[in-house]
Amino acid sequence: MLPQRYSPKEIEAEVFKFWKDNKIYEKLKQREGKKFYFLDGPPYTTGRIHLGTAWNKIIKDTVLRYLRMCGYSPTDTPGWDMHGLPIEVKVEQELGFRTKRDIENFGVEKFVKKCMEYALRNKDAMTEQFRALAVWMDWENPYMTIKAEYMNSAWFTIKKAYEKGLLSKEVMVVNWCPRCETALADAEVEYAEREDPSIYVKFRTKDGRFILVWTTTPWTIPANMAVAVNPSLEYALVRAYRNEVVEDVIIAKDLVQVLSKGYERWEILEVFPGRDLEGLEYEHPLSEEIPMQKKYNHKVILADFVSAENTGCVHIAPAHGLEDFEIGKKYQLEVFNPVDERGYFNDLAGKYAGMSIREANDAIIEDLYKKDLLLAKERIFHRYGHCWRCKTPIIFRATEQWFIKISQLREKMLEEIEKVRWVPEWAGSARFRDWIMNAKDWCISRQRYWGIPLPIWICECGRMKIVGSINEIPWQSDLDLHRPRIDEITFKCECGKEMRRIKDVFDVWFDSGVASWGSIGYPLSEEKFHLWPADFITEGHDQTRGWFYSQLGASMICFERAPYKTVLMHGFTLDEMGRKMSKSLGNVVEPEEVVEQIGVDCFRLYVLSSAVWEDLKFSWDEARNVLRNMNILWNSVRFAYTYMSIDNFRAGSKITTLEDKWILSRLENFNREAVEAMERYHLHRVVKAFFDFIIEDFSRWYIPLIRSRVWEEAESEQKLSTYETMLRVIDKSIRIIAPFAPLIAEWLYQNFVKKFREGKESVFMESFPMPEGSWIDRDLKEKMRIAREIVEACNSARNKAGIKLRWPLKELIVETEAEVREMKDLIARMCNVKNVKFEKIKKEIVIKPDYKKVGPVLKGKAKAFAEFLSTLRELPAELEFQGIKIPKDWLIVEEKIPDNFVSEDFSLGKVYLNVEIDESLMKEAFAREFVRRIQFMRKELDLRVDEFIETFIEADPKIVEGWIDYIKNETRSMKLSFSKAEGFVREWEVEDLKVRIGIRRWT
RNA sequence: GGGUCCGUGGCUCAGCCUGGUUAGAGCGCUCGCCUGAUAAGCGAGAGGUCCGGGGUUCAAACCCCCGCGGACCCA
Repeated sequence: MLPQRYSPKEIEAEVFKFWKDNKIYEKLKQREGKKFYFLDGPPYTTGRIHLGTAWNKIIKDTVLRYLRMCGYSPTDTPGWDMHGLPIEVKVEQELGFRTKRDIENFGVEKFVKKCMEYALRNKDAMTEQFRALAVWMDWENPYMTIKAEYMNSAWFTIKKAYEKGLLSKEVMVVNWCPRCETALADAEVEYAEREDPSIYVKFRTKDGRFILVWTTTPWTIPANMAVAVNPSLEYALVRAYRNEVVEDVIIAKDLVQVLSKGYERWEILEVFPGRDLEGLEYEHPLSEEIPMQKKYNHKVILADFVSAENTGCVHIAPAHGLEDFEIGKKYQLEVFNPVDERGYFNDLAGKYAGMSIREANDAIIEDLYKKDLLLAKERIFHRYGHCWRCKTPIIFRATEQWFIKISQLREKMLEEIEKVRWVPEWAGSARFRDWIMNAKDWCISRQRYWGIPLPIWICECGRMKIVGSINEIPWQSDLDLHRPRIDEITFKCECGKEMRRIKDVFDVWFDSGVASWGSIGYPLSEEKFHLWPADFITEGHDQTRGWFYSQLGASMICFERAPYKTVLMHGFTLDEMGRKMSKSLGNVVEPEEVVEQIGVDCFRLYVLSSAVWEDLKFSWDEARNVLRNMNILWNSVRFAYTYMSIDNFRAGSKITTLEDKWILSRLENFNREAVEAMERYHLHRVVKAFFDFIIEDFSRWYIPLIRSRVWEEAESEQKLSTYETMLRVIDKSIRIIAPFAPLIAEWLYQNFVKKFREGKESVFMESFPMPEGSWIDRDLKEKMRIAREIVEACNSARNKAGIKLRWPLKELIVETEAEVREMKDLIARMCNVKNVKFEKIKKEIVIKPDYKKVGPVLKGKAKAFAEFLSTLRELPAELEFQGIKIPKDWLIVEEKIPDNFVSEDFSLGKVYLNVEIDESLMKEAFAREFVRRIQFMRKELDLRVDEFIETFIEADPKIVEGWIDYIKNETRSMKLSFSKAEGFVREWEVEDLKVRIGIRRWT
């Protein structure tokens, strides 16, 4: 017997054990199959998985299981992304470090070792979490970015870049984290709302006027080298008054209103295009505080990027802004950089030397104010970039870094992504395309410790060696290839001196970028390279600028083609309100919590039930609802199991009845939908179709239809047909849903399917069902749909009349054009009526005058007219009354259905239910009422379904005259006496009749 | 300022790609029903300008355009 309730925990534990004891995964892995290169996007080893990572792996596992059932042997190597700042920052925190100097003092070797241990520990913890979600991947043999063979792939790639002239060292303005003291890639910058000063500063021109600039970063003013204006924008020279002071100010003409921030009134003296200002010289506003600035000549320059915002005059500091840097190059401005790697002013900064940029902000504003160069000082809320790990506001800083010249690859990249299949389509054609169009050169160097070392050795003489393989280095452990040991390796230069490695490590995004060959060990081993490129990858939409991109870039360098063929982009997990889950909001839902409540399968089905590419707003109600639905599946299987096992059914019977053919037609239809959806990776459609089929078609309709049949004692052809049908339905359904809900599928396969037919060792050794179109019968489907509507209409009519379904009725008349005579018996059975007729009911017509219209014309004759109408039995084509032609709209025609009938509409007609209950129907009704109550009592006594009893009813046997055998039969009563109740006794109220019923086990 | 996606009862979501019955589920409320698969389930009531506007079409939640609101990304 199947357990009474679906309790995921027990079932799942049982299946996990079964898989383990019987090494099912290992056995599957040994099967030969069609090749398929699935590539796991390596999660970062943070130590704990969250809903998003769980969702991600569940999608992957579902696809992998599906592929295996379709005869593939997909690669299923999980990956781990283990280098980089996030871990460094965590380890720093554990050790209580604040700066890089702390790390140097502690010892880089010890620090790196700590990082490695931390990453490995986290990897193990996360592996267990993924395993618990029934994710079947090769957990024993993952690929790890810290492994020598993997790092080798990165070196190989950088060497390729070098050979193709795509690697360069350049002074460039980069995103810089002053806490981590390193450059950051664009992808590592996180934008968040932040409050900053917003100041308007007057720069005094050498001819005694002022040019007005605006900035939110006062600390960049010490590095100011120029002011940019737009050549084609109109500017105005304005005479402005304030207190006793009169000043001439230059500002964009349309923005003069800004002057109200510091002047009482003003008048425009002159209007001219921006280009007229080119070369206008001005004094650096802090030249007294910063002596170095006196050496430079400050001028107005022209730049198209200047827009009519704020003042229309932009302060340019080539060391602190990308656009500033670019325009600075054009005008050959000095890159004056007084800010060090920690975000402190150095000696170049004169008065501000030694201050942090944040401190300097205030000091600079103060100084500008004192010098009467500050027009206005406000605060502004705006989005500003932050370090993705430590959340420190980033700064822009000119430094020397290593770059991959992505801009040279852009066109080819755009071509390549056209060849990739994107799900959804817009993920590639719009979103990713857009990102690539704006792609800048990729800064790959980081001034940190825990990462793949850049394999670049340089000699004083300027010669450079790029090492493309770790085999060029003597090494024994993975640690040897990390800092600081790798830094000890030197090469002899042609010039006779030593070549030393530059201290930088790779941007961690470069690590995962090489995954499509790194994970298969290429080029150290070529054995698996024939698989490349990856057939399928799937990640969240944040990876558009992350892994989708880093992989494409790295692959273009090495192979000049996209490293993946199909990309499925999924969404983010949010809370029910659509907000990000975060510790500070306290809205984080842990995967374990969900599993604890609803089990692994339901969790999987829940996350797979909405469109993958959309964000998933996690809802407990929705998640629990999946459990409810699965319970319906469980109950349905339990129903089938109960009778099929009592009758020792074995597969192989003929399908004979209409109902069976119908549900099998629906089954094939569901199967077809599932296959079509899987081909497009529309996983949610499979889940929807599954529940729709199981709940709507199988549980709610099919089972009630055939319920009475399984209760028959004899081995009827019909009963066997039903068993065969139910086996087929459940067998196929669970194979279809197995990739999604693997645990219950396996359990039902072992405990249901294999009881009735021969099977494989595991459901995952079966093949994914293919639809058999020959079963699909559209005509039958349509007829059944109408029949169901008729039954529902009839039940609705019963509801109106207040008659329970248990009470049999005489007849149901169906008025419809639809041809559903075939369904007559089925409808009669489901409606509990003795007869179903398809005909037009004889309705009486009552014709009344519409007094509103008739009255004013006929006046006094209206009453006689009404009487005349009441004699009519049908509506004549033309009507005359006392010589007056009566238009049709003067009449109200009402249909009167015969007494005893209740009607109800359905889409293709009407049903009329005869609700008259005569004495013989009454007897049957009472018999059924008794049966129902005896059954209830049997259940209370916990009797086996097939156990016999003896029954006592304290009532006059006449009320169930003719139905005694029926009662005995239905309740398995060997003896039925209408006498004092004995055994287990209960008092019941049947309609108005109080009756005591007793039952006892027959021995 | 630009790009992408989203907007469907009070809430969570299907449906949109491929236009075609009366726009569906679930949660919650009220009333009823059914039950030897039922700690379950079913039905009815109530609740919808399918974000707004325009267009294409015999026909638009669905396709196109313009707005509005939200999210993400970029500047």
